[in-house]
Amino acid sequence: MAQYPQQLDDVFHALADPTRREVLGRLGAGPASVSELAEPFEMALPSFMKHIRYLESAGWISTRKSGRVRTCVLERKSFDVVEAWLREQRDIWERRTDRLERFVTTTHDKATEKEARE
Amino acid sequence: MAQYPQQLDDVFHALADPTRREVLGRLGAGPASVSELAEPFEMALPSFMKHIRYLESAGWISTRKSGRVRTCVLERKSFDVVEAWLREQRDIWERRTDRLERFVTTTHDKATEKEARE
DNA sequence: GATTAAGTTAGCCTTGTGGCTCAGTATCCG
DNA sequence: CGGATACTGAGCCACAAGGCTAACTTAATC
Repeated sequence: MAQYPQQLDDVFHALADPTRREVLGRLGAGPASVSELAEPFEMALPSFMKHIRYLESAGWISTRKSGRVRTCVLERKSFDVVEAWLREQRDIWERRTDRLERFVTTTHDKATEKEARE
Repeated sequence: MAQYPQQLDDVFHALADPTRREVLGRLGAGPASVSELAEPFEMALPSFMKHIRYLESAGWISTRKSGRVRTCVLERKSFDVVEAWLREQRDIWERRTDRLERFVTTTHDKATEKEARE
């Protein structure tokens, strides 16, 4: 565990903002230019661009400029990173549940553990 | 979409820090006291406690103090929140792939807006 | 070739985050 | 009772995040 370095920090931090999550939602439906993406938000463009750059540097999207238009595309990779982490956590959890099942008959006076079974 | 308010912000932001992710990993294996959790980290206790409180206020863990020991327990709820969001995004993505399949022959100059009506 | 459109750069400002120390408080142990 | 243990609270600090405006750079369009 914790073998992903900075990457996970960035991937998750990118999700910790409603603007960025909404952008990802829209990009899920297909590529779009920066101003198309920015349109639903009140925000000034430079502010919005920071979100776009953040998403790109976290690996959630890739962008390409042709002419004066920058087009953004969703990258599925990051979804996989998140899912991998989630599965990893769930595995730890399950493994523990198994252990507890085999543990039922044991006396265990220091408490804590028993209460967690609920 | 975007019907979860602040909650998602907090849930994801809580994950955007290696210390907190590692704490969650350890709690996956069962409840633990604050100092047990803090032990692997170099950090001073008050600093560490901020992470604990953050995790708690984001709903990732719950804590209970008995005597002078505060015991922390993982809450599965937040996993579900994350998974729900992930599935939602994946759905958008899939729906789009379907649409694209039915779309191959169409010309598509003014883009995005029209496509959203579909 | 002048205007408009789409970004981009630079710089500022406020708040939040993640760390610290130092000084409590409240058990628990002997 | 007295000391150790396990937090807790207050306050400080540096830096990152997320917003702004104003000015600039490139296309595209007329």
